[in-house]
Formats: sequence, structure tokens, C-alpha cells
Amino acid sequence: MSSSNRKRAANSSSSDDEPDSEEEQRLKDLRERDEFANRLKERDEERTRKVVEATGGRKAIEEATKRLKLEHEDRDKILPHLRVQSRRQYLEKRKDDKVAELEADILDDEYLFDDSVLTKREREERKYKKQLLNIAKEHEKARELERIQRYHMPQDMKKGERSEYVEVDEFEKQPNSEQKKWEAEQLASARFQFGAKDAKAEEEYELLLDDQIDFIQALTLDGNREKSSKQPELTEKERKRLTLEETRKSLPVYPFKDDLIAAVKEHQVLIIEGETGSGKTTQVPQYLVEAGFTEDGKMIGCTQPRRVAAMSVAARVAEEMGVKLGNEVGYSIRFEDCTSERTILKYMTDGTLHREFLSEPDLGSYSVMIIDEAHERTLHTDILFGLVKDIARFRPELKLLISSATLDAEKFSAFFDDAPIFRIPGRRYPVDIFYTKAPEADYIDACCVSVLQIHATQPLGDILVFLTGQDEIETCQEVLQDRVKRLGSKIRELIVIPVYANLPSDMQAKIFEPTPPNARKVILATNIAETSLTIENIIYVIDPGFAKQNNFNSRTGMESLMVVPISKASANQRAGRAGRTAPGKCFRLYTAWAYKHELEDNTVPEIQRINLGNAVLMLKALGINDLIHFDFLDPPPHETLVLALEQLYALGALNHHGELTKLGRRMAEFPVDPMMGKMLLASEKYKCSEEMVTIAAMLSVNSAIFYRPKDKIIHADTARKNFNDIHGDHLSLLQVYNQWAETDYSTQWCYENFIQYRSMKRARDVREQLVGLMQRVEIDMVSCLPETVNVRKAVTAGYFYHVARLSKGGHYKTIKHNQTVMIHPNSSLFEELPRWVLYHELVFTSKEYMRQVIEIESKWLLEVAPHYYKAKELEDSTNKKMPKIAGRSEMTQ
DNA sequence: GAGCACTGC
Repeated sequence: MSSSNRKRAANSSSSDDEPDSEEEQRLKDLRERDEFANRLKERDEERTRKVVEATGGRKAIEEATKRLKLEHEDRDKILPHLRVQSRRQYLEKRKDDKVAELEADILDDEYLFDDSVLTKREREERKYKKQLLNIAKEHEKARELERIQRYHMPQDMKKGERSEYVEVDEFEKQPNSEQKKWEAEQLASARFQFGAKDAKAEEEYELLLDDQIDFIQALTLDGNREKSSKQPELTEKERKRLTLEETRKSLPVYPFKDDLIAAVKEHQVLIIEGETGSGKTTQVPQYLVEAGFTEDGKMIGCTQPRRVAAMSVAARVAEEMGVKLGNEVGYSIRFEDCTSERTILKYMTDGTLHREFLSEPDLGSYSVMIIDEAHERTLHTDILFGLVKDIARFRPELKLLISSATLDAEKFSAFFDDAPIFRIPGRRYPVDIFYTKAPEADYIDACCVSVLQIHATQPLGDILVFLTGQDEIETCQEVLQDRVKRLGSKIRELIVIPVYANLPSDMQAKIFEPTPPNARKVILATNIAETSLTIENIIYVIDPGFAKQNNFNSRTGMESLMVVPISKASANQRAGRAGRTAPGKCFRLYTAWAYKHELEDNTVPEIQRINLGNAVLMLKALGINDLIHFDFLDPPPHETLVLALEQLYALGALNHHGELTKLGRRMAEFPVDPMMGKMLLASEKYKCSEEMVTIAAMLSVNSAIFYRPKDKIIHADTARKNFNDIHGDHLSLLQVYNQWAETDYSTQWCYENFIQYRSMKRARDVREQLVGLMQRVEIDMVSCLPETVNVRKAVTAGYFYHVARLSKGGHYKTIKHNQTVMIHPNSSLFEELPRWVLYHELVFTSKEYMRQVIEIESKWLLEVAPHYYKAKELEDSTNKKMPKIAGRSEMTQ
């Protein structure tokens, strides 16, 4: 960039009175930036004092207390009750569909199987089903009203419970922490029945399957438990007699307590290598409290990669310590801060800690920081490594514990200057691993065959199948159900259950319902079951060896979601899912050779795969200027960093010295991409902050707003078109939100308009947070409606990078890379083809698509980014040859 | 004329 350009860049980012030189301008901006930062700090300090008794935490504490109470109550009573309750609600909500399904089921059943071939149990079940149908029908008659919606959407909100977050739905209220899982393990292994009956039947079944897959057993994933334990497993009653204290003492980590405390005292950084079920997440912080690490008024912090984990672990620990959640033990996650000034033990998500750095760059209020599940290598933990390592150098009294599963411990140790590794054994059963003899061409088909093969030949126990996405899961489900039907009563009952993140929560809860006796559950899951959800009683895992992975191309700035082979670490994680309750088996649909030679050891860490715009801005805001030499555990690609820096410079967040500007400092306050941050700040100038906050919130809810059930695609699309704004998708989204808000955030309205209530609720939460942050960066909330030109201008001020122009052939070329791109067919501008468009994101699926597009005028680009565009660039020499229908917008220049 | 793995702030 030439010096004159630089000058303009610097000028554009600031204010009224014209300073004499570029240098003065820069210094003035830096001064203003620091003044702004100080104001933030002062306000923060005021707020922390108030927050304790203020409403902010109260709601969260109530929520948490509810959950805690749940845990207190007798699990024996509460769990079955919960299941029944959840089941009832579920049936209630989907009554239409369910009744129809039941009816069809009975008809099918009667058509397929004569009474004579049925066992007693099956006959009873049929009788029960009929009864159920009758009851359902009577019930239905009584409530003939209110049956407008024919399709099902999540409906999880009662009046007055607005801030109850979706993730806190039914299944999460069930105790789900590691300790509980262990307890459940004890239970479940006693419940399994392996009988001679099954063995007899096996021979018969084998003949049914024409196309079998040959598996060979290669190795066994070692467990720490004997297959036939000499110690008798605890029965439920025995277990109940264990007090909390005894349960704690029975955890594998307990014998290491004193050694661990000694090690922490001796070393500043300690790597803890502990498998799941060792109890490290709940116990280690408590040991440290007992050892006096919080006596100087400082806290122990513990990060988790997931919100649910942070909450449930905190609740469990509060219970164990006999304190109220939110007092001595608390948690802090986005939208929910459940801590107080009394808190000495704080669980949080890694992203929350990352944000906390902005207000407390030295972690001054912590005496110990534990980074848990470090092997998952989320973006946030990876950045935390570097930050925390740096802090440790000038705060020798700060203790760091990095906790990880096996394999990676050595690497972490090397990174933290050869920190000692402390090993804690876990609790796991052995898993036998099987590979196919030859590669499978069609892994969906192979999955189905394997499921039936296991079902027919292996003892009872649930099956978990890993697929890549919703599409595959639905296909597989259909195929399986079809084949099971054809096999009829010749095989035992097989219950097929899908699970993926976008599935409504009540459908997800189905995986936690107990399997009926003598039946088998097959769970078809995405990667969600690899780490996020733990399903009990899985004995068999089928692993085709693929997953969808997001990749960011820093050269083109394009994201792509592709199916890729998984890593060895991931394959072992999946296999481990079979050994939680009892010894298990894992069937890999690839050869042993492929495992050894074709799979990478580890999944590429997130930090090397994604756009780092926001992360780089955060680091800059923390005063880390030399990012290229920042101490990353695995450095991101050079180009990604350069692209992020360039973009920040173009947005005016950095000056030509690479220093953070006042604008940049304000942008860093927002947990969004820098372009979106700039867009939000630009709303100040264009007097449309209300609109911009809504649009940003809607864009943040990833394209999960419109609901398209397979059988109602036409209705759904018509409903969607009603919101279309001729100027583009951002404005359509604005309309959706505002109309929803006008109905007082009605669920009914969502159903009628085929909109995902869950996503809207999330957008509302995000919006509220953004409004709070707007006040923080000193911007008033104002609206410019009904006029929307300013809305589009403000968007342009943030996204001027993302502009494409219609060219001769009727397709679009990006201004920056001259890359051919297309408007996504879901866009409201798909058939409009304006001359100039701005896109929110570029994704590669089957083609290069621009998603979320608005029409802009090229002269706006000169208005919002004069340093970046020159008038000449925006001239269009091909004007005259342009077909009339194309290019609705006015000619420019 | 398409199609969205999973987290997190």
C-alpha cells in the first residue's frame, strides 16, 4: 500500500478536528484508545461490586439450584420419573404424528406377523400398543382445538421462563457429569443379560443375511478393568449407601491426592494426564482448595470446552463441598454468570476465560488455573496456552495445570518447558477392535449390513454408528427400518434413533430412554457423540472413518465443509465409546492397513483450519503486537495471520504501525468477526444501531433459522418468501426478527412461518448481549426504520471486503480476487441479479456460493472505504453490453 | 437450484 493510501487509511478511522500530521493523528488516536480502555475498566470495577446481589446472576443461580436440587433427590425416583415426564411431553407435542405412526405400526405389525408366530411378550406388546392408540385417540378428541400446526418444532418454553437456554433442556437436567456416568456404569453392567437363548438363535440368524462383511480382529484397546472383575460390582442399593465422601474416595484419582498436592507446590506448571472417569475434573480443584491455594483471597479457575460440562461439573462440586452453587463454587459461561465475590472455585468455558483476559490480562484474581480437556485443542484453549505460558513467566506464584487425555501429554510438557507429567489412571473396559478385510466402497450400505450382522449374531447391547451428517443419518435410518421390517419377527426388535445437533432437543432426548428388554437400540449419530454427548450402554461401535470438517482457505477467504477421513486419535475416541459400561467391540469399516498408513495421528487443530480475524484482534487488544512470533503450540498458517492482519488494517482497527486503534479497541469488545464488529460500530454514524444489532444477531445464528421439513418443502419455501426484501437477505432477516418481536416472541408464530424457535431464541440472547456491549462502547440505540439505505450502508462499512460485481456472462466476480462466485439459491436476490452485491460469507459446497447477500451501490464503497477503493476500480467498462434484465441497480460513476 | 459436522464468545 502506498504512503498516500496509508494516510487516508489512518484518517478515515478517526474524528473531527484535523491534526497536522499523520504522526499526530496516530498519537491522538492511541491516547483516545487508552482513555476508552480506562473508562471500560472503571465501569467494570463498579459493576463487579454490584453484580453479586444484582439480578444478573440470580436467574442463573436459581436455574443452577434447580438442577442441584435434582441431583440431591433420590436418583432412583427422579430418573425414571424424568424419563416418563420427558416421554409424556414428547408424545404430547407430537401427538398427531405419533398417533398416526402408532396406527401404521400396528397395521404393519398385524399384516406382517400372524399372532401365532409371536412370542408372549410380543403379543402383550401388541395389545399394549392398541390400548395406547385408543387412549391417544380419546385424548385427542377431547382436545380437538388448537391443532393448527402439523409439523413439529422444539417447544420448550413455558411462560415466564424466557432466559432458560435451550441447552438446558430435559436431557441436560439429567445428571450427566463424569461421576454420574461412573455410577451408572456400575449399575448398567449388572443389568446386562447374556443368555444361552441368544446363543442358540444366532445360527438361525446368520442365514438371513446374504451380504455379510468379513471383519478381522486386530487389537484390543486396553481397559483398566478386568473383563471379569474379582471384586463384585456394586449393586444399586450398595452404591446408594455410599456417602458422597465415600464416592469421592473411590475415584481413581483419590490415592494420588497427596502426591498431586506436593507436585503442584513444587512445580509451577504441571501436566495431568488422566483418562475419562478418573475424577480429575471434580476432585483436583477440591484438593487444591483443601491444600490452601485459595486462602489468600484468590480463586482457582478451571476451563471446559463446553457449556454443559462447566455447569454440571460446578453443580456436582458444589454438592460435594456442601455449598450453594454460585457462592463458593460457581460457573461462568456466555449469557450466564453464576459466581459471586465469595467464589473461590470457578468453572468456565475456555472462551469465557479468553474474554476475561481483556479485563484482567494478568489473571490477577486466580492462584491456580486449570485448563481441562486440553487435548481437544479448541481454538480458545490453543490461544490460552500461549497467553498463560506468558503470564506464568512474570507471575511465579501462579500455578498452571494442563489436563489432557493420553498421547498429547508429552507435547504439552515440551511446550511448557518440560513441565512434569502427572499420570492418573482412569476407569474403562477393554474394547476389541475389528477391521474389514477389504475396503468398503459404499460405507452407508456397509453400516447397515454391519448393524444387522451385529444384531443377528452378537449378544444384546446397543450399537452406536458414526456418520457424517443429517443426510446420511436419514438415509441409513430408512434403509435399516426397511430391512428390519422385511426380516420381520425373525430377528429381535431393533430401535433406530438418529442424533445430530440440529435435531430438536426432545428428539435428542430419545437416546437416553432405556432400551426395552430383549430389544436393541441403534444410535445413528454425527460427531456429536464423539465428545459432546455420552450415551450409556453402548457395547458396539461402528466407525466408517469419516467426518465433516470445516476448512478455511486464507488465500480465497472461502470456507468449505468437506467429508474427510478422521484421525487415529478420533478413531480411538470413537472406539472408547464402546467401553464405558462393559467390555465392548468396535467395528471399523476400513482395513487395518488404512488405519496404519492412511489416517493422520491427530486431527488438525482448529487454530490451523479457521479464520482468525477475531482471535487476532483479541490478541492485539491484549497488547500482543508481534503475532507472527507469538508462542503457539501449533502455529496457524502464516497466510491466515497475514490475511487477518491485513483485514484489520483495512477495517481501521490497526494503524500503519500495526498498533491497535481506538476503533480496533472498541471492535475487540464484540465477540464477533472483525467485519461484523466494524459494521456494528458503523451503525453509530448511520444512526441504525437497533437494526444493526438485530442483523448481527440473526447472522450469528448459523443459517438455522428457516425450517424445511422434507414433506413440507413447498409450504416452507412460500413462508420464507414472505419475508424476502428486494434489497437482500440481511433486510429479510431483520424483518423476520422484528415481526417475531411484534408477536411478543411467540412460538406459535414461528410454527406458522416455518421458523426455528430455538434459533430465534438464541438470536434474542445474542442480541441482548450485543445491546449491552453497544452501551459499553458508548453507542446509543437508535432506529432508522422505515428507511433502510443506511442499514445497507452500515453493513457495507463492515463488509466492503466482500463485494462482487455482475459481469458479462451473468455471473459474479469478487472485486478483490476476481473470483467467479454465485448467489446462493436460498437468497432473496437469487433471481434478481443486481449489479453490485455484498455477501456475508463465501462457502464452497457444490459451487462457490455467496450466502446472505444484499444489493449495494458502488459509490457507497468510496464513501465507507475510501482508502481501500479507488473510483477507477469501480468503473464498469462493460456497462453498455449488459443485458437489460440484469443489473437492476443504477449505473455508477 | 441447493443441502448445514461440532463447539465457543
